[in-house]
Amino acid sequence: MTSKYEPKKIETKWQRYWAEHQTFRVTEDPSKAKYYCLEMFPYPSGRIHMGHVRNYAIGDVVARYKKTRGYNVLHPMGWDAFGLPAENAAIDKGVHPVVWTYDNIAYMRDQLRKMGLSYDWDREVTTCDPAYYKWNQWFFLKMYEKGLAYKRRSSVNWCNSCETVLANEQVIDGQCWRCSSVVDQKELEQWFFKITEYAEELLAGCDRLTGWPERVLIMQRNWIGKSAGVEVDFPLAAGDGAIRIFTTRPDTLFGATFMSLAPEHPLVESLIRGTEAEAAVRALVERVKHQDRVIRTAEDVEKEGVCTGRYAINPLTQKKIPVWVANFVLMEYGTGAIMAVPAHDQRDFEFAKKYHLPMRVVIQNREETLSEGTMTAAYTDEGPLVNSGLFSGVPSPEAIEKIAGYIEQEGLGKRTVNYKIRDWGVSRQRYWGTPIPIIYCDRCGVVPVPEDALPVVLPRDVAFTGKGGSPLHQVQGFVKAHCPSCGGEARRETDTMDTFVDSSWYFLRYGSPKTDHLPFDKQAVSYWMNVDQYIGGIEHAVLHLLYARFFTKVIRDLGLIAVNEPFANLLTQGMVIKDGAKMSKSKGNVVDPDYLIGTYGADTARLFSLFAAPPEKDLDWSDRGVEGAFRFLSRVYRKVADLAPCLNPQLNLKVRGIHQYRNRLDEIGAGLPEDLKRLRKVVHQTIKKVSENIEVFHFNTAISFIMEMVNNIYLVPHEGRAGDEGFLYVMKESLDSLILLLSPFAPHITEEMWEMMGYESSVTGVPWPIYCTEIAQEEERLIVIQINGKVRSKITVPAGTPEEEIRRRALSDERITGLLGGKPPRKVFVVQEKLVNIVV
RNA sequence: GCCGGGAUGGUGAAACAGGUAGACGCACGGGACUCAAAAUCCCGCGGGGGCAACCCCAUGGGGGUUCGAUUCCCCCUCCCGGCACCA
Repeated sequence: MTSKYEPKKIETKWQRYWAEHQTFRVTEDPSKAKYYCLEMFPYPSGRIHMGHVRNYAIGDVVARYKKTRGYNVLHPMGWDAFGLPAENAAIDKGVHPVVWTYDNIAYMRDQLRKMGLSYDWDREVTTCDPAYYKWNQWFFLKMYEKGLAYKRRSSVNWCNSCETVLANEQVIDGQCWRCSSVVDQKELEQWFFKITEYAEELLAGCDRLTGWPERVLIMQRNWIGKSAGVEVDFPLAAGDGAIRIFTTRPDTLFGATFMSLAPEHPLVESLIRGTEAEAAVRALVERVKHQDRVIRTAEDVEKEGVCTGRYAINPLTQKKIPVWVANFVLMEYGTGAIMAVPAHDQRDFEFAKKYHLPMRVVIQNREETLSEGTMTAAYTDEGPLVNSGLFSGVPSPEAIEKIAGYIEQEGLGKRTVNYKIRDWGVSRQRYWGTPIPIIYCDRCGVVPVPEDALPVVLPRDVAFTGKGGSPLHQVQGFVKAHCPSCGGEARRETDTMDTFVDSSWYFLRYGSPKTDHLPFDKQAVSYWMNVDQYIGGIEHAVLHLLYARFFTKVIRDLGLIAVNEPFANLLTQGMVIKDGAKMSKSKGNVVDPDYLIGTYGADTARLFSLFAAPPEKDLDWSDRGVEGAFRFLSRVYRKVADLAPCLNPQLNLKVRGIHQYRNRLDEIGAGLPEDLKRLRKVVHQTIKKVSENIEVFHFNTAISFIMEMVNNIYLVPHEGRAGDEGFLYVMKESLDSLILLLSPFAPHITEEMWEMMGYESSVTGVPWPIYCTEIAQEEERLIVIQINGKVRSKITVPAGTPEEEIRRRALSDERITGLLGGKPPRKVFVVQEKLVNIVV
């Protein structure tokens, strides 16, 4: 017997076949409906992990399935190739980032090939290639022209030992993730992208992204953090000027009994200069400024403040109120100054209690009367206004509107909207990233590199010491430049871009990866966009997915594309878990894809990761389960290997497809013996169920239905039936269908079996099987009979039996009449073709 | 603290426009094949009671709506994510 399933042999054979026949190559074809299936491209860290296997297995099922449904499918892959680990490898091991990265890519590309993924490798994109990052620079210049890229001083996390900036996520408990020294805050000139300009559109767009998981949209909405309120000026009691505050609660304005400024607020200095409070305020400001962000915003930080000794006038009460500086007020949000309403804001309440500041109730609790002396917490609910002049008695929700109107009418302030989202800081003091295309000239100032001088290429000859900041700084040949404007000596910007820039538009580049006069070809990309299905990890819910949306809108406004959103449908897959924890090297619970594929084959690896859990849920890895998947494929293979040799010559069906012999099968269908009729019905039902389940990404149940069908095929005896036409046709139809249904999940073994069935072309070109409604239809229905909601009997009736008849048969059922014992039913519920419930 | 998501057999999970709870797989048990083992094929498999036909209990816990609730509503417990002084 040669019916042993040998995945290694089969898989190499078909991977070679696909490569030689360019099976997955696609071109734009306006006569066909397109489908763009995209998985998040990986960072080339060295080897793929199980998360990748799962992600790409999911994407491949979608891509292959859509192809069998006649779509022109774009399914590309590439490399998110810039980033810190390459630079660390250079420092630690002395390997150049270019070498390290491209070696990793070569290895990982090979791993992906061995998974049998249906990528069009001709469209491969690598972000560290100058031909790619040239366009990062081009977009930067376009955004600079439009004022969307700008430079300002800002505070960053700085490690004195590594002499470099750290991202927020690289600061662990206030310490550098690499050398564990304490991280400082440092003011640096930084480049920013003005994502805030698109805040409103990004927010509004969330409502139209109906193909995205709700929780991702919620996270994005929260991140953007829109709130509507008013800005109000509180004039200083002495001297000129005013303090502008932002509040969402104008209804509590009458209760503002003091004010708090952020330590960084520009007015602080002038308010305290030469006063008694000067030293105390300055001490607080200095202390807070040197706390890093992580510590400062930690939950257990106590509220503290110092009084400036100065006063402002509450514009509604005309009362003098003291001005404080407080550590919990953030300069980045609103105006950096707040009015403090201790009676109705918990933070202000705590602050007022601590420093014995006055309180004033302006919203009354309908249930129990509030009074300043007895309150133990701020009252933040609704209620009628009190102590609020003209507005006393107005319910607070209404007062928000009324007082806001009054403020505007009296010229005391205006309605505004605030967002939590901040502009995107893109400067990185790193080598392995896209150089920012800017030149600094002593005479002309900041000068953009002219478009025709792009790309600004990253110099290769660089020393990686891990010391002295960005290695680019030391490269004279790079730093020294001529001013594009005056031709004089100038310096080149040595910061590089955040690598999230790279991934913000790569999906557009796939549409025409070799275009060199523009980032992409407009026509090709307008054919492919949007991405119909995007698949990746939830960890990018706000970062990458928000940046990509922002870039898409910017690129649209540059006139290069027409779409508003990059990804029509989003699937966020769950993590891969083993022994109750996420797979990680430190936990020692990783499963190596190389080992898995080497031992069981790619088809088994794919099948298991799709079968063990629905895609969006976490997947619990099980070695036993993997064996089960392998066993199933072997079982399928054995049956085909067993039957194919007798089917082909007997039926003379060499290259004729499923649709042709079905006609013959339909002719003899009525005369088939019971077991074959039954199998045929199961096959058609399975086609229906598998199709429906793939459409909604229920791959685990789709696979379970295929398994059930295989069990049914096994149950049909075949001894002595080799000459029976009906048997041969039914088996042929069953096996052909089985192979086609299984092909998106396990592409190699199905190619092999398709060939064994006598077909000469690849299974990838064969249309998805179609089921026949009449055959799939059950002609008998099982009716459950309940008494008082408990199952007491079951009967079968022909399909289409009228309700009355079902009721009659249920009530006259032997078991039921016995149990009823002559008692008349009080009520009888009949659910058509399903259930009868008798209430007594 | 706020916002999400979740809890179903020994185990991964099915089933939710309310209608037989546990499909399919894993583990386990039994049988067939074999000198034997592995592999394979077939059967069984939530818990409790009963010789049996059958009966009772069971979808994190407690209430409710309903002829009927894993599914809908209210309260509670635990777990996992995200945000976190945003005025």
